[in-house]
Amino acid sequence: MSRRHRGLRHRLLALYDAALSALGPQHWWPAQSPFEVAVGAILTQNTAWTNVERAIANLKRARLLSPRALARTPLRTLARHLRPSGYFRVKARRLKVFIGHLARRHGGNLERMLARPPATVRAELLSIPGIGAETADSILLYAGDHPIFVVDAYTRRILSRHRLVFPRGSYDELQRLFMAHLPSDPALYNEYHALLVHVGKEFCRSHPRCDACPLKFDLDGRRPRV
DNA sequence: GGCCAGGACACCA
DNA sequence: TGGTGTCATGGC
Repeated sequence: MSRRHRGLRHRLLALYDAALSALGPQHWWPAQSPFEVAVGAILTQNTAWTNVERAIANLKRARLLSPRALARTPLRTLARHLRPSGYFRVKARRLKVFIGHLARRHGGNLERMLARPPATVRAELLSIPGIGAETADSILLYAGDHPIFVVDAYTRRILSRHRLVFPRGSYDELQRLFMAHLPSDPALYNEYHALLVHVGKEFCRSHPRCDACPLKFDLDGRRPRV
């Protein structure tokens, strides 16, 4: 293992430890089943989670939160329930495409779909229109418990401010940074991503509260560039 | 009233 | 490969 490799691992773990000790475990994903995770992953695309919660509550109230129920629900009806989550027409289509794929290829059983090597599942998820890298990886990690790191806008913002990646680093580059330097551990990836989202939401938004950010310094005493 | 949110995709150069 | 527009609601 090279000096550079050990250095990056140390800094990544230092950020993780700082966030965890300041914020505590995040208990992600906030859902009651793997299928609910997958639905939430699609609905939260570029959308505040509070809005997704309303849409999921609508689906539950209407007893639509299952592959079979969603399959027999007209697109317009589904879209109406999804309205609070924004992009509701797009997301209704994407959910329909997803459960259609699930029904045809896996008998409507998400667990069966996920119970294969993660690289296989990932390629299949990415082949479904409306499921990009972050959505696929969220499903793999939080619904399938696979050791796949989820990268999002907060991950890029925080990591580039800490000079661990270039601001324009690709999704795959950021993901490789974590997966090549950290143990292949679903529990660690789960908590790490959730903590980055918490830090991003609370300390990196339009009125940054960088002075209060638990990652203001990592364990090496390095300061982020804001 | 403007900006932003736990993206994906089509289109273009 | 990289930049831009589109999709839309709700909180601050």
